[in-house]
Amino acid sequence: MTRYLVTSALPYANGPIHFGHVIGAYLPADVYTRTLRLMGEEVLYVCGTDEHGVAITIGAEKEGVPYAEYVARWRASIKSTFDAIGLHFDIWSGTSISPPHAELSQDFFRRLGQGGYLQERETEQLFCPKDTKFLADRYVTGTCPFCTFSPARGDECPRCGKWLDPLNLIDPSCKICGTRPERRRTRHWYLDLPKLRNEYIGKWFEGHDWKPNVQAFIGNQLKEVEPRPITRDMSWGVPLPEDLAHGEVGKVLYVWFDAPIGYVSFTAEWAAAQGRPEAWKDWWRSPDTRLVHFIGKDNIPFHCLVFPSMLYGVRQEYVLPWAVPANEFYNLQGRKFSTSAGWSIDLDDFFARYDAEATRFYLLSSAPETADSEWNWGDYQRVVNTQLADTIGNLATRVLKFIEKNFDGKIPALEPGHREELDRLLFEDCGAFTDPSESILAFRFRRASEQLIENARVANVFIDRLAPWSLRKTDPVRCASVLNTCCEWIGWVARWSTPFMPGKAQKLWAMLGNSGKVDSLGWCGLPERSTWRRLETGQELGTVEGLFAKLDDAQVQTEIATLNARHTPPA
RNA sequence: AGCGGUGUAGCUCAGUUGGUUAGAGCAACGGCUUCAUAAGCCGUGUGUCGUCGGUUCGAGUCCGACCACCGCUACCA
Repeated sequence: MTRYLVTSALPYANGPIHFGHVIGAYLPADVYTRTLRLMGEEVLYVCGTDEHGVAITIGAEKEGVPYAEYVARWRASIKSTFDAIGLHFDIWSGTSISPPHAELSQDFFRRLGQGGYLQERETEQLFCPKDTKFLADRYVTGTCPFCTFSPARGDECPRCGKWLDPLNLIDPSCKICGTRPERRRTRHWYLDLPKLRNEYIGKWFEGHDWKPNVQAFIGNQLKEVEPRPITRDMSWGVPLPEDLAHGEVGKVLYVWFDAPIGYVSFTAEWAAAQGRPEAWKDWWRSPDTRLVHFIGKDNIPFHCLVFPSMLYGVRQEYVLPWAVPANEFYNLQGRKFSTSAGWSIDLDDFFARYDAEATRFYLLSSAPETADSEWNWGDYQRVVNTQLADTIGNLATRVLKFIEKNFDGKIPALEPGHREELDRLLFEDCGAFTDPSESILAFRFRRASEQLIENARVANVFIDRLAPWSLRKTDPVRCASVLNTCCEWIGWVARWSTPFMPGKAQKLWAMLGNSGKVDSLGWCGLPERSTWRRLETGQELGTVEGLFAKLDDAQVQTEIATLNARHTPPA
């Protein structure tokens, strides 16, 4: 049986996440997995923080806290934001705490070596004697040897644009402490990507149908791929296996090497927690698994080239990605999100004041699926007010309040003689309705959110055609039949809403007087005329109230003003 | 500089493998309606599909050049 193993890019435990991350890699995966579960598919959704790497050590040292404590704080903070958004993972962990992670990463390294996919090379690198660490390109500044511009970055000169090797910088200095670094020899291990490409990965990639952005990106890289160093001189990370280190000490696996293995480790951690420690292999080493990586476009090379190469190279029959729905970037009102420049929205503050589920819907409806897109406060207001509050929320209140006033708050009866005619009207004359799950499974979340609204709109057209407020006086029996039909449709809207807005779906479901969980009913698909009516006539309605709060202009203006006031563009 | 992306109605965007009069939502305007969070329904768009050229019976949709904006460029994770 097909299984869906779904991952979202592991967020780096070095700062808060923003809406770009949310709609890029997490929310679509949440909607996707919810939909699959509703359809009865076997699904595992895996995530957690990526906690190694030099940026984290620098961040922690700046604050003077131990690395483990620093990443634990961000792990919790990011999870709490995810909770506020309503993201549901089967396992949430972190690469520095997941019990199987270090050993599994080392095992990957060892097996890649055994397969002949690693190369050892000795190189010279800049070393800061004061910080006692090798310096990454970005942590060295100096004078550009080509145009004498200073300060030039270690990787590129901002003035002449030439690529630089930090070893060639004139008067290099350590960006952390200002000390002049010295050259030291060091030995590193490289992943032989050209060999992996030639053996298998090149063909595998070309035989697969990818999103255009993935295709374009990797198509080129495949031709020019070079061996990639996968070890680093530092202390924070998964240590190099001792038996392979030839006495080299102070080396760890490169964060980009161990991070994607986190997907596997976390799955193993989940399996152990289920009391079936070997069960992770059913997911990772079964040909029935569909592995889906939700990522932003910046992650494409690693998920479509490097990690698949690793999975293949250990020769343990790991599955390779089945789909990589990589999103483009999400901006904020025309500019890139930038926490340091103050161009951002604090999500803890945001979710304390705004409806998380309405926000989920807006994010999905503006997702950067085919091109960069953006969070726009005015659009957010319009979507919440016109699509959610007016079209869906008001549909419920207009029908249910009418029933409260005129039918004693109980779902009115359907006169059997009306059934065929009303069904025909609703299904044929009130506009098209479609199954949003088809778009969701095709990773088209913008379209799916439109479909949900279109489906709700059908009932609004139906009500206008049948005008129950007139029938109430002229033909109360028919009026009851019409309202009964409306309630049924609202029930369907609730069920269609479930993956997008699980809480609202439940609330709407309960408003109809239903007990039980709407998401326990499975995916409803499209209604069929003979079987679509499900409600109990005479059932007492629940509490009827507005589903969505509207945003007013002043509020939106304030948000935009606050954003602009906080913005401090770098000098 | 290289690579990638984008450029379609006022705004945000869809436009599958090239094919009848280029679409949606929002906004705007007109009409209908009053059950509802002044909500709902119906109707209304003469858009150089960035520019120029090419392929084709036929191109927004393929090819080339150019222009504009954006992003990335690998030990930044």
